[in-house]
Amino acid sequence: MRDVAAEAGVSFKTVSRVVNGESGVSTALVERVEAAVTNLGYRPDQRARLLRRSSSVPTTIGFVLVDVANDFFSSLLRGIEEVAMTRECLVLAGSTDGSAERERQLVDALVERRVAGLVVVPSGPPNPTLVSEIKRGTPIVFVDTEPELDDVDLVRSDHYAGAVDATRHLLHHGHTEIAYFGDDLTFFSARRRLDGFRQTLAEAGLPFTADRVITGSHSTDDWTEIVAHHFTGPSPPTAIFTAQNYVTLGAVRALHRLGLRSDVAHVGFDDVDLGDAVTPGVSVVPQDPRDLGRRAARQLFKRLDGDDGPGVHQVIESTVIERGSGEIRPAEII
Amino acid sequence: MRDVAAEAGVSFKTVSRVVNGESGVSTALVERVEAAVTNLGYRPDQRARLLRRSSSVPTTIGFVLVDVANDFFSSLLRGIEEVAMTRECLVLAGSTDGSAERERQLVDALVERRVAGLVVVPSGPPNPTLVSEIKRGTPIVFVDTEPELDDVDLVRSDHYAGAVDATRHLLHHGHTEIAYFGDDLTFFSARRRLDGFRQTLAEAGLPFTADRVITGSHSTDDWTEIVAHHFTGPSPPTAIFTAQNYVTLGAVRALHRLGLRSDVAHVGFDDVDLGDAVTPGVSVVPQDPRDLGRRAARQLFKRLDGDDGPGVHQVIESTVIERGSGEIRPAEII
DNA sequence: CTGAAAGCGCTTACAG
DNA sequence: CTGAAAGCGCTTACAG
Repeated sequence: MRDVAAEAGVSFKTVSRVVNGESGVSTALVERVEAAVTNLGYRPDQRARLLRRSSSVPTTIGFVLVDVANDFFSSLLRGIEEVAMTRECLVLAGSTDGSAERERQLVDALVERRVAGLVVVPSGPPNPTLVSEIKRGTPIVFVDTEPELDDVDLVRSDHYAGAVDATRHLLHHGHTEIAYFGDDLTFFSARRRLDGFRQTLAEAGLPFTADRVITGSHSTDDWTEIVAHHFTGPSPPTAIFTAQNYVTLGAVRALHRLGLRSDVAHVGFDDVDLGDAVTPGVSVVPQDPRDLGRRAARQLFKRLDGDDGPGVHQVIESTVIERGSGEIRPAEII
Repeated sequence: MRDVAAEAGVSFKTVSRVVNGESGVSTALVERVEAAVTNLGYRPDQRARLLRRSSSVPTTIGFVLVDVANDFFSSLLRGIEEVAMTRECLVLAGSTDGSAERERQLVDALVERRVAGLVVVPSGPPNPTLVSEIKRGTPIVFVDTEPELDDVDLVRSDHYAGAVDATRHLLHHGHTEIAYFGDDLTFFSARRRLDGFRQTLAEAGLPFTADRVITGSHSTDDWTEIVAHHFTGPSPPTAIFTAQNYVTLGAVRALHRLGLRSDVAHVGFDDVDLGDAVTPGVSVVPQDPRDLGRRAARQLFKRLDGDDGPGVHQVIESTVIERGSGEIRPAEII
């Protein structure tokens, strides 16, 4: 800014005015300053600017997610970005891999950069820095969880209802031997999906067998092996519910390799690419992560715009899309 | 910081020392300050800190990409993040959707936030702000392009060689009627892939027919329709080369709906989820975007660590993975 | 071992 | 219409 002022032969205050498009500068000076700006490739330092500024227009929001390489989260991010872009705001995102320690570091790093607000997909119980930031008044929107905190903003799919629908779907098609493969139970969403599965079995008067439930945080490749292993053991199930996208991908692969895709009923939570191009198609309870992201960001900006009403909970329902795999009957394999 | 100093009954300089873990503070004071810090939930303002600091350890790097919802870019981002994390550095990323205007805005926004360095997947010719930033000494690593600039760092797949391999693969299986579906030619990668296709046809003495080449920036859904439309027209090709992941997904869907997957040879550029679980499997020239991201980030940090050697070009080779779809012969359909 | 001063690059009042 | 002063939250020299 100093250099620009020197180049244009004005005080640096005048440069500030021009850069901020303030009125009350003679057009002659404006031109000279603008010429100097382009000449020197000057870009105002937003950090310094925000340091003094009181009426802080948000310039950066933070997003704490589990794994940006996972389609679900990258679409969520895109939805947030889409809304943030209309406000000329950038999104500073980071993956936790479900580690509470990493989540803590990430939230700290984001707070230290004074992001205007946060969207958080927690990996476990509420993190201390997050709680103290809420108290301090930083707007935070939670996604895909039900934090043990009062009066917070929240956007999530109805994991429980979706899992109930998926399980009923399999029951209605005559299955009683249903295995559950799902994400690590440190995640709220994973717990709720398993709850839905368990409750639905109970209502149907079916036993809940521990060795028919496999959970953990794994890659698609790992899930491929886990599912394949399950089906090469004794008394394999006639149906499976895969409660997350990586699990679904792994299961489809495993069953495909074993030549069992037409013999085992299968419903997944989350849609997957080419889910409608395999044979049979993969029946799923889809989510619309991009929409979830948009909703979360819109709610966050409402808060940044001054809305201080009570916490808003947005819970999105979803039901099974029939594509073939979920409609296979056990009769067909006996 | 003021409040912490008051709470601990010391000068704010002492707080600064404790927060930065500097030696030469009595343990009594350290304890008092640390207590005040946790009490008040104090987090130092990194922006203010960096303003004065000279020996700037990088805390944030920027990443300009095309679309974070696309698997290729989100994996790239994850690779960058993975390396950045080891340096306690955050990644500020944004999608351009291939718009030069949006790219300009994004680069400006990143520069204004004084990111330590940039990884950029350009959507077209070099952008002015980027060029002036390079001159100013900001380290920049380009991905997936060949910028018209001297002495830059670059990481990319060998788009040309990959496309040649894919096209030869189809030629070797007896095809002469090959259609090309690919991304918009504003992208360097798209142009190189088309070049590879065209050259290989020419070497084989085959004509290059304009209506057998369809390019553009589209969603998977759009590509599904475009490819389906192509195959319902007169004299459809016996083979297709889909030069990007969304195109490949759309083509697999379209052919699946038309019941033509076993009748049309198909090779794609980029791997896709479930590409090995459809029937036949999708033959592809894969890329490893996460690895590209890691390489780009490593090179960027080398520069940030002071390496000022000449620009490094890393070009990664890849060849066809045979899964079935690429090995279909035209004889089989006549 | 601790603190008062000056400065990072800007903006916000306040003068001329 | 333009500028000199004070301050944002911190760090970097320099004193005590």
